[in-house]
Formats: sequence, C-alpha cells, structure tokens
Amino acid sequence: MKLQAQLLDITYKIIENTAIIYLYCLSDRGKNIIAKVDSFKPYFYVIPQEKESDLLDRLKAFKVIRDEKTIKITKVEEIRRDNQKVYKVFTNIPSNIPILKDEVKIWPEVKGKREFDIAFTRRYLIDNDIEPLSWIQIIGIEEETTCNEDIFLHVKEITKVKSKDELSFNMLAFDLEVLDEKIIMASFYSKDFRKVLCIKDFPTKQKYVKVVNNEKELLEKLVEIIVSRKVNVLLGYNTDRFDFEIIKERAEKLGVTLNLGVDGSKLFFVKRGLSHSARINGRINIDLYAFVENLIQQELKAETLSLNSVANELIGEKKYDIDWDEMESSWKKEQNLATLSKYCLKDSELTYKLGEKLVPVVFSLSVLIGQIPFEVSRERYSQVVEQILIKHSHIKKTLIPNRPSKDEILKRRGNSYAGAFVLEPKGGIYKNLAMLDYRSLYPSIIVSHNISPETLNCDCCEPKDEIMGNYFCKLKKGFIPEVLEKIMKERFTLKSKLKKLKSGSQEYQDMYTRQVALKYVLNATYGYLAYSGARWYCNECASAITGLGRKYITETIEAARKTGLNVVYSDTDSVLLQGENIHERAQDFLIKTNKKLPKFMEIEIEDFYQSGVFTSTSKGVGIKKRYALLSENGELRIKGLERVRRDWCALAKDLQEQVIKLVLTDQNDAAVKLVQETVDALKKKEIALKKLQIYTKLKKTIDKYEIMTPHVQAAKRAIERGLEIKVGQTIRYVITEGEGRISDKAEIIKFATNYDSEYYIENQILPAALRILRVLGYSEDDFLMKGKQTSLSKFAG
DNA sequence: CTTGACCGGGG
DNA sequence: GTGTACGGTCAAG
Repeated sequence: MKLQAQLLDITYKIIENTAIIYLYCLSDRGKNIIAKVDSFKPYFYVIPQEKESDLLDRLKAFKVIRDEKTIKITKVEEIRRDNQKVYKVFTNIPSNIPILKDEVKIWPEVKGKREFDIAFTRRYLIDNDIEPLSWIQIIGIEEETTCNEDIFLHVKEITKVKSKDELSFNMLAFDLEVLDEKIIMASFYSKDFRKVLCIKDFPTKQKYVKVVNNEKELLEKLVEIIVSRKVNVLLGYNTDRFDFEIIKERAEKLGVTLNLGVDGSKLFFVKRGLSHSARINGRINIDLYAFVENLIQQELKAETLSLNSVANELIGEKKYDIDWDEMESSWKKEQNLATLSKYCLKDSELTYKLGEKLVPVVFSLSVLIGQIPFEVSRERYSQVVEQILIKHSHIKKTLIPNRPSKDEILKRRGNSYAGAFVLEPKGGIYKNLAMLDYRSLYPSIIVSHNISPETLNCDCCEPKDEIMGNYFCKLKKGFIPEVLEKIMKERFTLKSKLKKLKSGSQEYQDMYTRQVALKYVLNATYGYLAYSGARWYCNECASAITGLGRKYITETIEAARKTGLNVVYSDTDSVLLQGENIHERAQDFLIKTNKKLPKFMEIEIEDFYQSGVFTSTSKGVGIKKRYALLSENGELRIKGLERVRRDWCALAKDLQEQVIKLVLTDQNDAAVKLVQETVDALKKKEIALKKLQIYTKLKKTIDKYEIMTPHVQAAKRAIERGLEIKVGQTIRYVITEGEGRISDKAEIIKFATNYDSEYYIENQILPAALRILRVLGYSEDDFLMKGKQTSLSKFAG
C-alpha cells in the first residue's frame, strides 16, 4: 500500500525487546494513519584513543547484565566524523544507550562518547530527514487494527514528497471551571462547534449547554467529544500546569479511563521540567500559555500573560469581566449559572482564536527545526536554537557536542562578560523623536565577524583584529555563522517575496509564519551562546558579540551627535534621536550610517514619536529602561513602569497612566492637579476599597512560609477568623489603619473596613506618580504639605 | 552587594 | 530514561 500524509506526532513503544516507532499522520483523504517502523535502531558514538588496538572487537562482544536482563551491543560501524575515526555503536532499545555509554566511557581505549542523549524519536526524524507537518510518502503493508477507521501500516519505505496544500486540521480548544478541586464545568470551542458541560441543572435557552449528571459523566463526555470529533490539535491555556493535572486526578478518583489517543491509547504524562505535559498519541496537545511564555512574551507589550491580556493584545478580544468570589457564591446558591457558562465558553473561544494565530507559528517552527509540535510548543529559545543546530550538525556530518555536566554548568554560570551599552538618559520630557535600530544586530555581527566556537582563536590565522581579547578565523566559515547566514538569506528572500503577495492568501500566511520562525532562531542565537546549558556554549563568542555591539552603537551615537542631533537614549541596538525636522534628518543619518556598515548589517527607522518621558531618581539621576513614548499616531509605549504590575493597587496604576498621558500631551498642570486631588481624596477617605486592593497569590499553606509578607499575614488573620482560604487562591488585601509593620495592617478585603491613607499616599500613589512628575521638579513634599498650594504654584505656568 | 525564596498561568 | 525548568524580582543577611 502506498499513500501520502502529513506527520503530526511520533512515539515509540518497546515490543518484544524491539523499539517500534509509531508515526501518527493525517492522509490526503483526511484519514488517521498509524505507521509502524521497526527497522530503526538506537545508537551512539564512541571516539577511540590514538592507541586502541582491539577496541572494535571489545565493543562488538560487549554485554552487561542489569536487572536480570542482558544488555548487548548489537552492531558496530566504523565511520568518519570531524576528520577522525569514530565507532557507531548500536543496541536494540533506547534505554540501553545511557547504560552502555556509562560502561564504555571508562575503558582506557575510549577517548569520548557522543550523541547518547538525542531522544530516540528525534534521532529517527533527523536521520531520515523527515519534517513534521511536511508531506511524506509511505509504502507499507496494511495491518489489521481494532480502531476500524484508521489505517495501520507496517512501513517499508518513507520518502519526502513535494509540498501539497496543507490539510485543514481539526482544532479544538477546551477549558475547565474548577471549584473546591472538582470540575464543575467544561467548555469546548471549534470552528463549527461550541459546547458547555455543566454538572448542575439550570434553566437556559442556550443550545450549547449540556447538563450532565455528575463529574464522572462530564469527564466521559470530554473524552467522547475529543475522540468523536477527530481532534488533531487540542488547545488550552495553562493546561500543562492546571487543567490536565485536575483531569488526571479526578479521572483516577472517579474511575474514568482517558483513552484519548487516535489508537485508543490512554493519555499519559511526560516530564518536562517540573511540570508534566499530557501526551495523547496522534493528537497534538498544545498549551498556548507555555508557547506564549517561552517564545512570544518578548514581543508582547502586556506584562502579565493571563489569557485575558494576551488575547486582548493579539486578537483584540477580552474575557467577560466577572468577580470570581461572586461567581463562587452564585454557583453554591445555583444562581447565575448561565453567566458562568457564558464565561466558561468565552475562555475556550479566546483560546481557539489565539490558537488560530499561534498554531501556524508553532507549525512553521516544527518544520524548520524538524521536531514535533508537541515539543516545539513547549520549548524555550535556547532549546529551539539547539535543535536547529543539532539538525544542521547532522547534515554537515559533524559530531554534536555533549551537554555540559552539572559542575560545568555551575562553572559557566560564574563566567561573566560586559553586556550591551545603555545610554543613561537625562530625566525629562522630550519632543520630536525618532527611534532608529539595527536590524538583527547580534545575528548580523555573528555572520559578519564569523563568530563561532570553532573559529575562536583558530590555529590557521594570525591573532589580529582582536575583540575583547580574542580573534575569529578569517579563512574557514564557522558552523554557527554558516547556519545563521542561511537563515538570514532565506528570511530576506521570503520578505521580498511577501511584498509581492496578497496578505490574505494561504501562500502569504505560510511564508509569513516561516519568516517569523526564522526570526526567532536568529534573535535567540546570541543568548544561546551565553546559555550555561548549551552544547555549543561559548562565553568568548558572547563577549565578542556584545563588544562589537557596543562598538557599533557608540559609534552611531557619536556620528549622530556630530550631525547636531540630540541622542536622548540608547539601549543595545537602538538610538532615540531628537531635533527639529526629525523626519528628514533621521532619514539622512540612516543613509549615511548604512554606507559604512559591513555586509549583513543595517540600521532602520523603528518609529517617530511626538513626545517621550524619561524618569529619574530623587537625586535627579536618569533611570535606564523606564520610560514612556507617545508615537505620532497616538500610541503609548510604556517600558518598565509600574502601570501593569499587580502588586500595585488599581488607583496607583491608573493614576500613573493618566499622568503619563497628560505630561506627554502638554498638560503638566492637569497632571499635578490630578495627583493632588487623589492625595486629598485618600486623606478624606473618599476612595473605594476596591481600588486599593493589592493582589498576591498564596502558593502554599501559611505554615510553610518563612517570610511573613503582607498577603501571607492577611490570609493568616482571615483563616483565624474562620474564612476558608485555599492554596492557589489570590489574596486580595488592603492595608488598614493601625500600628506596626505594613504586614501587621494587611487585611483581606472582606474584613477591611478602612484603609491607611498614609500608606497608600506614600507607598503607592506618590511613588507611581512621582516616577513621572519628579522629572518636572516635583517631590513628595509638594504633595504632602497639607492643603498648602504654595509649593506647587512655583512650577505652574 | 550577595543569597535565597518566591512566582508565573489556571480557578 | 538517548533525564533532571527558568529567569526575574525582592527581602533578608
């Protein structure tokens, strides 16, 4: 039988002491294909010493007994890698590899061991050059299967085929509502499907609501929905750390079998760091929170990664605003269940829409680095970079470096080097601004200067053109610059093709997400070289990259000053320029600068800003990385300020944002007046407690806290008064009137009847407002003089 | 200044 | 199990 399909997922099982790889695919006719491969064998490399005499024979004959099982080397091949002889040592099952490598590494004839920790299914994909989600042709013998709609194949041969149109995957988002550690509702959202399962009956006209008898039935229905809808991509938000944990726990307790796999297999968990991720054979389980946290966060303005703020920023939609305490009591009183079900469905809807936006990016990363979407969607930047380097290392037939040992990692963490250049701004308000930045500064430096672990202080060149005490080979192209240059060139080609395509088309979409995937790898490579856990770690490389970065940016600053422009600020790869006729002058400066730069390097205009505020300390020293800019089309860009942090009360955050807006639009007096009014209102106790609450999460039981922070103290007192507070609950507290430390005065909002004006004025309102107003010459005293306007009037006008 | 504890998202 | 998270922030020492 011959067919064409897209690979979605891969696992392996041990059957009769043989490793069988299962490829879960989707055929061009929309059928689930399970293809079995039994011909691929696990292996690792042994590097022999110069004098090795009979190592080959010793390896071939080697066996060891573990847990009454004989572990054997089944085959040894002699091959060449990196201009040396190495032995490719095979065994029958993957778990033998770590045992075998530990046995042979102490032999005197063995110099080293390599590639013993490349995951088995990953190894299969790399060695056979199979990219997930790309089209493959499978030739095999059909086997009988218990799941009648699937095709079960024993693989003879797999080849790549030219890309066809992408299949449309069945994507489904789900969300749970949990109360007292029980699942009370579950919602599902797909293109043409929405459903809310609820364990309590309530009158509703909504067709999507399905009342179930109990939690057990809810879980059974959940399984049924995923299986019967033939879900290929299962989406959720924070499902690794929350929803699946609950599902597992409750299913065990209630005796529900979670046979969710396309082959009817049970859901299982794989350890990734400290959290466990649910694996469902043949279906792609994506936790969008993990993906956002690891890869998307950097480019978001949102400083919290809640579904609400991420969805708001990426798809322009928000959750329904509900009060969770109210919701809890209405659930118990069986009121307002329709509202709760609407809320629950909305979460799934937002997750689904976020998925529509982010899953294509996950998929293009998958294709680019050759790893399944399950893995890619949970990886950090460093892992993404490492995986693409592993892929290219295999293509180039070079040995992949080993992971560092624990000791080595600790040693590396002690290494330090000078970072990026940040120009200290002068606190104040600025107008007529242009932000210029280097296009991919660090990647372009790596390529232009051939920075790589193997080109570092090479033997073939004269040690000249030193950067931070080191030099890089001028004759042979380094591994990392070679990979990055390919990526930069491909991205450049894609971007120019994109300009000619219609932005709505599928082709445009595919190319666009591909270039986004390439961008991630480009931007993360510098950080990877400095990452202590990296296989291709190179502290000297990282140091050279930032050294050159400082050189380029400081030269740019000098050049800008020479043309008479004021350089207000500069951080790493950008300069904020100020002056009359800023548009023309920035453009001129850009052209002049680019002429002098080496190949691959380029400076661009990021945006023009009508005004900006840079903050300063009480002593008048400008603060780096804390500022706000107002673009010419009215967009506010706030960096590093308190506005969105949840350990600040709403009153302080709102006030800060209003103050920023006012001072950036020439309304300083109104800003000052607003702050004074807020202070006065606080003193007169006119502010609602709701605006003064501070949110902090209780992560463990009270007695486990060593440091009694305000939220812990507030929770403790509330429990003493009989309130039930569970681990994981967000404590909403207010600082009330009284004596002692701040934590002594912290009370849960329910028990707070008053507030400490002094605390809110001095620790919340004034710090937030003065962060901005200090640059205009104001200090605490200006707002603390009771009722006296004299000190303020000196700045008026 | 360094060290260690805590936290993220979810309900 | 072809293993063992991570980076930022803040209070205490």
